[in-house]
Amino acid sequence: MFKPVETSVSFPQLEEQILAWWDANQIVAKSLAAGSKPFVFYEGPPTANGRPGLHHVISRTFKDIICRYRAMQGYTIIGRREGWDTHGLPVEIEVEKQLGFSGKPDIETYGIAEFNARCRENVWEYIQEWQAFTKRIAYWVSADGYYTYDNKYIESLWWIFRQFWERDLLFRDYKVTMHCPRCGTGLSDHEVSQGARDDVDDPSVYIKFRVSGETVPGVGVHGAQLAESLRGAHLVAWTTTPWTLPANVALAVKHDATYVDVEVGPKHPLHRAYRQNMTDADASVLPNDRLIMAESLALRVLGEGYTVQRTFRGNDLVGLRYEQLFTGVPGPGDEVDISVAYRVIADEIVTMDDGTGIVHIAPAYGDLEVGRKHGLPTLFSVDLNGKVMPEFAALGFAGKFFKEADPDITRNLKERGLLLKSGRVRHYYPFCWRCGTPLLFYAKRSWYIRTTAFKADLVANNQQIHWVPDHIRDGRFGNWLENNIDWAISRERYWGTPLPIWLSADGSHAECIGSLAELEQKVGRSLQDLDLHRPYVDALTWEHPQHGTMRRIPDVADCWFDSGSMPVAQWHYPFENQEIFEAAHPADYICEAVDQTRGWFYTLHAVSTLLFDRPAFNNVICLGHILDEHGAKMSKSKGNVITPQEVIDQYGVDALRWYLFTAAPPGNPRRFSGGLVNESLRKFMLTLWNTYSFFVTYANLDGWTPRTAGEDLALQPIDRWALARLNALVRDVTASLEVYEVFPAARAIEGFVDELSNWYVRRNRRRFWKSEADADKRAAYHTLYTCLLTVAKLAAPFAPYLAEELYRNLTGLQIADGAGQSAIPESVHLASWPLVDTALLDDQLVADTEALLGAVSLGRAARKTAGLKVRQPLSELWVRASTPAAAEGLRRFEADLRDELNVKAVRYLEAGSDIVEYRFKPNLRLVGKKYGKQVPALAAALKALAGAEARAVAHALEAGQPVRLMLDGQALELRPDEVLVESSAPEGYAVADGDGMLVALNTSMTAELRLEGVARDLVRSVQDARKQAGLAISDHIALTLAAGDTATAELLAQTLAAWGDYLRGETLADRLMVSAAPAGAYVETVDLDAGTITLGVSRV
RNA sequence: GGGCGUAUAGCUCAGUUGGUUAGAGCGCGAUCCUGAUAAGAUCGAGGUCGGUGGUUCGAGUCCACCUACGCCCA
Repeated sequence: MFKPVETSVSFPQLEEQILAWWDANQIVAKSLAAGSKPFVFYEGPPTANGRPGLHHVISRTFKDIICRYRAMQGYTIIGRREGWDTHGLPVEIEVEKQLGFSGKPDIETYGIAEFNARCRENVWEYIQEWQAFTKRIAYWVSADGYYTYDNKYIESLWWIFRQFWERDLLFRDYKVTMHCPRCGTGLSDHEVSQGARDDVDDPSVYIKFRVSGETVPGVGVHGAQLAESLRGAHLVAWTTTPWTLPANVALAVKHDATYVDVEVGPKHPLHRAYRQNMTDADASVLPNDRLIMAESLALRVLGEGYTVQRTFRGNDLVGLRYEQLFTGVPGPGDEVDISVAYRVIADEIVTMDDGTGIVHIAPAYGDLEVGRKHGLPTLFSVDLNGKVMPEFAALGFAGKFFKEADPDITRNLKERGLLLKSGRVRHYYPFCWRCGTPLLFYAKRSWYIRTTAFKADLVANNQQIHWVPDHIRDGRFGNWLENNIDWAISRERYWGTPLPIWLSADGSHAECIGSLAELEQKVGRSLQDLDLHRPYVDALTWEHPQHGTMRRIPDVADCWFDSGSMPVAQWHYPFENQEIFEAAHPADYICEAVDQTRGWFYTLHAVSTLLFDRPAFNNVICLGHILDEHGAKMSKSKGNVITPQEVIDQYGVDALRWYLFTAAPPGNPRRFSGGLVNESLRKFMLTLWNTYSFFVTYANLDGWTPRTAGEDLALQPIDRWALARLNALVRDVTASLEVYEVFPAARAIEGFVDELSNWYVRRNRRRFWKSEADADKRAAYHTLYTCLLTVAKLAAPFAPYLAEELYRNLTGLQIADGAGQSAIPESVHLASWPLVDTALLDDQLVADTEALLGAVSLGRAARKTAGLKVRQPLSELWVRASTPAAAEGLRRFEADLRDELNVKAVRYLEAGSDIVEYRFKPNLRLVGKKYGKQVPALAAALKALAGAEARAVAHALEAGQPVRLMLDGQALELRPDEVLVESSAPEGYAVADGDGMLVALNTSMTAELRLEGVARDLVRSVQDARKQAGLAISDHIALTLAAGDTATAELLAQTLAAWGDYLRGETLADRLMVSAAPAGAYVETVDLDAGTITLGVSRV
């Protein structure tokens, strides 16, 4: 016997029980150990210093489902293990908050050793919660995980750095960072956004750069002539940061914008005369000023009163030289080529939104990328403390804080006649979130990985990756690779992988250490007890014979490098596990959210391409983000965060998982609410559960046992349909999962379960009820059992708990049998993925049933319009199917159609019958391409067919013959499949149509039909009364009936005469009398269409 | 500012290479069916398929521009 199944079920409770059973029987360990062929998975490591959220449920269930699917197919999943991202700024910030720190100086004072120790602890703050969560959502991974702070992990990273070093892929260059001059530290983007304000009052100055009349080499004759003609004119640029002007090295224009050379006369308020307080008389003899700026901005800058001398495009100005305003200072140790500076360049950064269309470029303070692109030198004027450098002492503003130097610089330019105009502006500017000091954009020395040298390989390897959704490959990810910039790898922080680079005191010699052994050799002692973190590695130095003391550079690695290197470092390759590393690269599958395109997806791809010239992963599901039910981001500050726990407690993990798989394609952003999970639960899980419960209830009553080997089955067409549909489902679900399309797979299962419950079970209830245990009944049981067990296996990767419960109970009989049944695994997750039984596939049968379901649906609609309930039998139903094939299908299931719609006969509308009119339409999908512009005329010609001619055409089409039409004097021949036939409703019938099908019910009523209708009404009422009286299904009864009036009494008498036996049989009424109810009977008075009748029911 | 994505019924979402009357579920209302079901069926609210233009015999679908939102980058 099966374990009895209640229809009411608490899934959260059920799941806890199964979880306990998994634990007790080590099912997870058995599953992880099983399999014979490798499938490689990479776990993208989360940082466990916060609570797991819903987005973690999504990524983990999508990781889990593919791993489970592959495991059921007999694969061993390599890399199905926890992984933890332990380094990085988020951890440091968290600890700084706990300690009440306000920046790097506090950390230094506190001590790096102690600080890092706290970071190490902080990572594990929520680890228990994470592990409990992982277990509860049934994300099956080995707890034998990898940790990025592990010495072995770091050693592998060092090995990678060393590989890059040897290939000259590591280099030092400037990088612009947001720098707080008071705290003396760089700030992360996150910190910058915390302190930025958009209403900052700053100077707004328009500066004149005098054209020298020369050009840089390589500019053509035309350019040289232009330069000569512009000699003495001024290029006008706009800035809100005058302090950056001494670091200016170029002016940028927009290549395709129009620029003008304008003149303003001495009376113009912006003429230099008015800037220098000259008298009118003196001024009036001065020549006009010539100014260059974008045409579209000239009026806004100058106001009225200027004359345009000539216009040219931005490109024409490129290469023009101008006179420098100040002399910038090269960075320490830098050799700069000043001859390439002070010229006009064209760059995309220039916009026509504000300013003059000419942008002042100071690479050191923000325009580094532009500078690099155009080969410009980087010059400084302000140091890291925010003070103007001593080199500017002669100008009087050396040592001033950079913001306070603004007025001095502006005044200096004004005195030199180089200030066009000045004012104030309110705009966006970042401040230090801790101390409120204005931040500097500052080019600092950083270490880079030369990824740009591999751009072509990065792009080519990306083409090998199967992305879901596919637009990511050439869209977001592809574009990112196309615009690749070198990877700035160093961070001036504490809790991270120390960069293994040691530099001599004079800066002229550097070494990269690739292993612990090598470091031991350098320092001449064992380092087995060394923690490979700051400050311990910083203390290790050695003497170089030529270059003196070698010290480690203070930087740590970008923590994205840690996680991007996990394919190598998780195995401590190449120091250990060479074999497993080789087998586990590249990954067959990874999955994370879309924000990882520039994060983990990229760093994995970059490290793998640079090291091995192959992708790191072959398939990737890229998830969209989860939003609240109003489409807003979930965030603590908005208070709209839904925790996984509350959802799981209420609905269970499977319902949540099922929702996530079926709600939307995984790449789409999704709105979330508990109600949606409840919908999944009711729609899918309860439907499946109730079907399962139905099966178990009746199988137990009958003492049914599964089919024995060799037993012949008396399968009915509907059984064959269910099995065909089931095998098509196996085929489709497998095909979808093979290409990592989880959403259609889950939807397909849902669709099948719906039809299994609402068609197969509903249609076959009587076969399960009937008392004789014959072959027909066994066929029904076999069919339903097979469907349920197979669905349990198909659903196992999606809803692991529910599937387990079904599987365990449904296979319990065989497992309990013991001997000879050991082939049946104890858990669905150790079972094999179902294979398609092609012998059972029958697409025609499935299509026929679809046609039948369509006809039933239309029939109900027709009844509805006529106001005739299904319980009332009708004489006939006319059907016109969309195609002759569909008509054939309907004929096969005519009995079901009659029964479902309660009609005595089904007739088919054919061309020969003249009770309807025919209409024709072109089958556009076929005809459109063929006839193009003639389509409207063609449609009109078909529409014009009527009467006998139309009937003849319909007849021809039915016989498979082509239709000939005259169109604009041309003869056309349309094949039967190129014409769609519709028929009008026959007169006097209740009609419904759709999808090319038409049904018409004959609504005329006969006395006989009426009596049968009354009989069925009575049966229904008595059954209801039995239920109300609390009788068991098998109880026999004595039934009394009493009519409320004479007309009803007459009708009742006639009904009983014709249908008495039917009534007795259906209701198990051993005695049936027309009389008042005896004492003690359950009595109910019902209003039927026939009239009022009082029922008396009592058990016998 | 740039890239990518999303926008379809009150809500959550489907919509295959452009094709005939744009679908499903939920919610609401009505009717019906039911001795597995917490279920199911039918109908209803008449969807400006975000907007504007274009290509086409034909556009929710392709193209351009715009708007809103999300992510990433600057």
